Amino acid sequence: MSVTIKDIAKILNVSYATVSKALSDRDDISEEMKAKVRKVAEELNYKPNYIARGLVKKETKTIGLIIPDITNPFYSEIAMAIEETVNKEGYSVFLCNSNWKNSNENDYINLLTSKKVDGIIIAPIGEESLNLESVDIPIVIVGTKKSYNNQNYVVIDDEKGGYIAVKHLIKQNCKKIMFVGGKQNVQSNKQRLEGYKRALIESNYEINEQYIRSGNFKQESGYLIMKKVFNDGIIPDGVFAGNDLLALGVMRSALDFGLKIPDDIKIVGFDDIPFASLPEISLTTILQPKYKMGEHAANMLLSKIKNPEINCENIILKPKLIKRKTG
Amino acid sequence: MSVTIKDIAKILNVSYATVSKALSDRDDISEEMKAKVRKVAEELNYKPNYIARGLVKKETKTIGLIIPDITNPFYSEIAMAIEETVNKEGYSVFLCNSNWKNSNENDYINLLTSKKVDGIIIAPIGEESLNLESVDIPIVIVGTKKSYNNQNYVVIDDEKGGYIAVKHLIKQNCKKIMFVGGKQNVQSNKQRLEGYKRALIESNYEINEQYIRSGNFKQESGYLIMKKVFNDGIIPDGVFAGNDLLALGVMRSALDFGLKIPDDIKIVGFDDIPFASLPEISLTTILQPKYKMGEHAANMLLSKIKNPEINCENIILKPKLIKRKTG
DNA sequence: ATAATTAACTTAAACGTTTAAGTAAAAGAT
DNA sequence: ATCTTTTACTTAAACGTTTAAGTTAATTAT
Repeated sequence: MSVTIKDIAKILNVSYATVSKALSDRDDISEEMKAKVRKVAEELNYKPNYIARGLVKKETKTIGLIIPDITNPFYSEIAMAIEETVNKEGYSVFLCNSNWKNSNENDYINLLTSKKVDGIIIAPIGEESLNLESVDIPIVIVGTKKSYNNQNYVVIDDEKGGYIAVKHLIKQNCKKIMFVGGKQNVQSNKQRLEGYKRALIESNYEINEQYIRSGNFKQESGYLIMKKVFNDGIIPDGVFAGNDLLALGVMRSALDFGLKIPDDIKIVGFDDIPFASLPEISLTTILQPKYKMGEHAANMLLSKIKNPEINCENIILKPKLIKRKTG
Repeated sequence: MSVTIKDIAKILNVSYATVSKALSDRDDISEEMKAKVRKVAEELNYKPNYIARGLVKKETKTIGLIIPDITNPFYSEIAMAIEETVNKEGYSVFLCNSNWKNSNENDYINLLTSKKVDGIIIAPIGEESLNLESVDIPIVIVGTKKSYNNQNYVVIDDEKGGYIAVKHLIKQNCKKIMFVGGKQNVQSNKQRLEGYKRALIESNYEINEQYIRSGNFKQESGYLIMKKVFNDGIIPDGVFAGNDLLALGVMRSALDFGLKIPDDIKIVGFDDIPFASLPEISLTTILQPKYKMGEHAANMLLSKIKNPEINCENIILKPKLIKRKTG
């Protein structure tokens, strides 16, 4: 079908070892021979078969990226950073959407090991049942510092982020502060909730379980949660949302209910996705350096691939409050 | 290193052909043998090597996806649709960001052919120099109907979308209607501009080259273009933006300049990305059925992979005006 | 002039599968 | 009782590379 090293060898009447070595510029091949080989390769439009190469070299120059949802700006920016970073070193990335389902995460891990990727970066949804024990390829976790089989991770300090957010609301004189989170079992979500609680306790606020709600990390979820809250007759004056998407939903719901932001209710999100900075939104939020996170994760993985023996330091990036108009 | 079919064969004292066939449930292997093989495979935690399989079967169950920017909600939703659709059939997808650079597109195409993908879906940035002639794997183009070597495509009718958008502005009584586009050489952008012109001509408006601007498809670009426009003393009462990101930039610039939307200036975008529907944004726009486009493209590619001989019909989806508050 | 070295190849095995073709024993047909 | 068919395997080649080890001829050293 497609042209191989053997075709080139046949034309030049040399062994295919010669062709292989000529193409990879080894120094036991004469310059004339290299020139001849390159010329024929060019003429035949030869493209090396990396599958065959992968089989003998036992590396595919490919990594897997497992994320919950590429449609979420937080993950798409991380994905972008990872792809750009590893591509510079000649690696490709398999995009895998777990769709917030742990079973998909495990399925993808099996698939990726069968496809012989050189490493995996995963942003776990956070369930216990993520199984990394039997995986013998380098792995980097991004977005949660929950320990999965002692793998290295790149995160921001979620607890501190939650703490900063809620401290800010308290300083703005909010009295009834809600937490509208994503999936309960997601580690980063738990950590943000911990920060929420610590801030409240530190300021002698009461922890009211009525004020702690969870859904998933989508806009619609924030909208529905708050709709229900308002219908239940609860009207908070401050909301710390588990991410910006949720915060947007919360905003929409609050506006629908007739509340003024930030006069009646202040809202702080988490992530700082691109749209948060739009003047029409102007969402006060906790910045995650998403691109940096992806870059760090990618570089960490590459280093693990190249030097499996040396072990890396985990990376914990600092969250930062971005004050805008919603709180 | 990792356990192979040979390890299983050695333990059971059978040939590795037997093991291979037992695992793929072929009918010339007895049920007892299959059971034994499966048991040992399980015990050893055997994972098939798809690289080796790929070499002999000449299929990798992998496709490549080349898009300009995964961070752009338009592309991330298409990517999501594609990944989900092909994953159901056991295919994985290589994510490739061309970053709006044609040279990257061509580099990725070479890389993907070397990685022996079974097919490629590409959302071309639209330059002539995209070279698909020598590629002998199935290809589907998404997002532009510009003909690249007669490959099949999935698009929406961009010209009609532009036409509808501008007709709408005219009906809203706009007199000075601008077009703020993305990269000039991008085919879909050109088409939208064509629609803009047709609508104007049809209504006896003059085509003013001063009113036609282009940048790239990012928010910042729309912002900067309009800033310059306002500084030049041009104050349009209607803007058709080449995509929603640009429209958002235009909005921001107009607000900065002190204009009221939609009273002083009406704005229509293109794409209908998720954020366009936020009440705070409420952008009037032309809907592209992004998920559907991705799904169609994926299914078309799968069908081409399975039946290379039968040729598909191109798919042209209809654009639709979504009227919101900006115009 | 001969031995040692170097340059430029070739040979052949390996990577982990799949599969067409072959084989021997058991089962069924006449 | 013999021939045919079926069952359940095994053999061996193939997929397209890479690479360690081997070979031969040319070059350099003594």
